[in-house]
Amino acid sequence: MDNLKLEDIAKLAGVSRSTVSRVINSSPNVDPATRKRVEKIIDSTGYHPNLAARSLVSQRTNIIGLVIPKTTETFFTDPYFPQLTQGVAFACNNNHLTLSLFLVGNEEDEAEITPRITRRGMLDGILVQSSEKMDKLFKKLLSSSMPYLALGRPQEEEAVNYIDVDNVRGAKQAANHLIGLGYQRIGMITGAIQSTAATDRSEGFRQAMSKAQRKIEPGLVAEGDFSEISGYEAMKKILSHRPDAIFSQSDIMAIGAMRAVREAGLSVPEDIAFVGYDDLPIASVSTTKLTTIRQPITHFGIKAVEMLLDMIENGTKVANRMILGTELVIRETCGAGIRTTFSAPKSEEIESVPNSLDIIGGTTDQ
Amino acid sequence: MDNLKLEDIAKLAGVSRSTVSRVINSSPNVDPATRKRVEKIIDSTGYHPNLAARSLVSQRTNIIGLVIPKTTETFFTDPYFPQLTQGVAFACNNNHLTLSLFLVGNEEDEAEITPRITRRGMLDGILVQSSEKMDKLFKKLLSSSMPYLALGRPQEEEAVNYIDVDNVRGAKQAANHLIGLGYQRIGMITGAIQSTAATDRSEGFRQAMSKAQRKIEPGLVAEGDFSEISGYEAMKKILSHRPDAIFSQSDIMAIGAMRAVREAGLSVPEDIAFVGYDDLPIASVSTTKLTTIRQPITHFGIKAVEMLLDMIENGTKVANRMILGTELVIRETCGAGIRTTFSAPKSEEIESVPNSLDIIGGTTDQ
DNA sequence: GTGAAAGCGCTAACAG
DNA sequence: CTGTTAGCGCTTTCAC
Repeated sequence: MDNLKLEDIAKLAGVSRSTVSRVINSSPNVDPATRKRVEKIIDSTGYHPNLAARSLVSQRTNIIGLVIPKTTETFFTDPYFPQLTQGVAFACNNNHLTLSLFLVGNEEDEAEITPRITRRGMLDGILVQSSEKMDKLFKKLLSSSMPYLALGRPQEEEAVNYIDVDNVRGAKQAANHLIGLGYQRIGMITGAIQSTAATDRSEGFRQAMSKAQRKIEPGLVAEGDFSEISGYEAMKKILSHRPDAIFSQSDIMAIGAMRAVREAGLSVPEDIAFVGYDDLPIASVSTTKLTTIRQPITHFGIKAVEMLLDMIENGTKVANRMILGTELVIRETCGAGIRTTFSAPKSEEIESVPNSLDIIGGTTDQ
Repeated sequence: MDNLKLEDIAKLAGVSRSTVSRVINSSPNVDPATRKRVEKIIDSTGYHPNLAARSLVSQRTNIIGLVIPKTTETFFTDPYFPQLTQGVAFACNNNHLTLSLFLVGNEEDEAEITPRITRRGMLDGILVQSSEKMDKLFKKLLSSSMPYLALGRPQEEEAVNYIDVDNVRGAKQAANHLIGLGYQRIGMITGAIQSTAATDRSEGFRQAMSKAQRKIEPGLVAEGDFSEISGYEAMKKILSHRPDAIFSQSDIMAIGAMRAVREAGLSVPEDIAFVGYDDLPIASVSTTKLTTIRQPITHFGIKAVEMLLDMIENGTKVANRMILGTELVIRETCGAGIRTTFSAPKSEEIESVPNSLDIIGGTTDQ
């Protein structure tokens, strides 16, 4: 018994369709007695309005899309995206929204998916993970009336609303921590340089080093792509230049890099110290606990949904951006506990901005 | 310019709505010349049919739901679900389907989501990850006309279509491998015993041991919940009973368990050998490469979508089940390379059934 | 406070 | 091969 329509309920309750509709949409202009009677029938029949019909007239589906370019196989290799997805899904649940997930792996996927996404009558708005691969989609979106929000600063900023984490500042926190601990040969493993996250983190690292009057030795910097294996390989290149500390732009790469260090017969943090980036769950349970920059990933997803919802409901047209803060989480790999030159904070101690600080319209300097 | 309707295109092309509709739905009964003309206008205007309207009349949305109970925070801690999600998403792309993701974390989520899911006009069908937590949803689904498929054998099998991996057999492969290598004190770390995957794997382990005339010492078996930390803790309990080999029901737990082993000053596989389960990407890059049972997770997602699609399109009513095979992947942690009692296969060698073997209607015995 | 009527944008008989 | 017509199931003026 589940193909009831509004009309059936109306008949059963002895009222008109309109009244039932009013009850369902909790319009105030309904006699309490009538309302009760109708509600009882709705309950007992298990009636639910047909969403397609409702969407057609209301021009709202209450579905939002999340588009993630899963270049190579990184969607499940790097826990970042699952965590982001979870944050977004959580926020959707809390806002009576349904989440549609679009994993686009290649050009064909993008071509297949783009029209489905921008088509009306399907999505109320879209969250798109920034990526150099999503150019076409962004362009298409820009010329459509579909509300959308970029996750992470996009390559081309103009007229695109976005939400991001303060990557420059996060990298500064990492570098400053290592500098403060007295390390002399600090290296860096970067993410894929096409990504703005990687360029911003590199920029922050450079700024911190230069402010501390430190030169960056080219041999101490190597490029990865955020994956474990790329961290491993990058570290192998750097190793011969004798670093005493490494800032890795992702935890996963740090894990790969530490694997290379151990294979070379060296140890962490005694021979080489590490600071990662992300604070993924794995960071706190790995053999040597990772000092890292915590990103509020889940919170990021929640804020993103709220921001998009605001755009959908209020038709916001101005270019908005929201930048979330980061925290330094001190554990073991940075060697803070064993460096005498440093007044070591306790393990698991957290430095810096509160977890949920939102900086709208710009970043603050550390 | 993107709120065009069918009628606008019709006017522009000098034909009726129906003709435009026929062109869009590639009906054969259209004059080639007319078709070309209409297509050109559609292209140049960038028109796309409104999906809500189409769904309302066709009773199809081309959206399927994927429901995952993300008890605790396991969605992003255990890479299993991301990988499954990716497989499902991939299959959706290939079938012109949109995927809606429902992460249900608690009772409120379930209450919130259930009516949205079973409502008509939203989803064509549903994939539900089996879990003891999903009882209510399954019940609701059973009494609705919504096509759905359980991912993994559900607690209550009656009248529920499901797809699963051959857990009993996979566990047998693991146990037999350890037995064949000559280990004498073989232990097991189980997943959460409420899950059918865990009970099936335990069953397979027991069968293999008993067939080999081996007793299972109670102290050598401990319960985990598929998480890293639970593997770590389970191993600590088992350690005092001096096992020489462990079958861990998930790779992630094996990683936690090996951490406990190393902390105790022992080494893998010299002191304690390991066989995991899942063959997650992390298994092949961890410090000591994990021998494990490979599940065709991505393939599983693809098959699930195909099966659901079949149910949707052909209204299949009979109880169908599909059971996918597993493979033993031999790497380093089982000690095959260092045991002289065993004619060791080469590293990375794979034993057993082909990757994509589908067994419909039952399982074969090893 | 309630009902009648119009219409959201599309598909699908049914004529012609 | 093409146009006309009748809905799909709901929300929403507009009267009463």
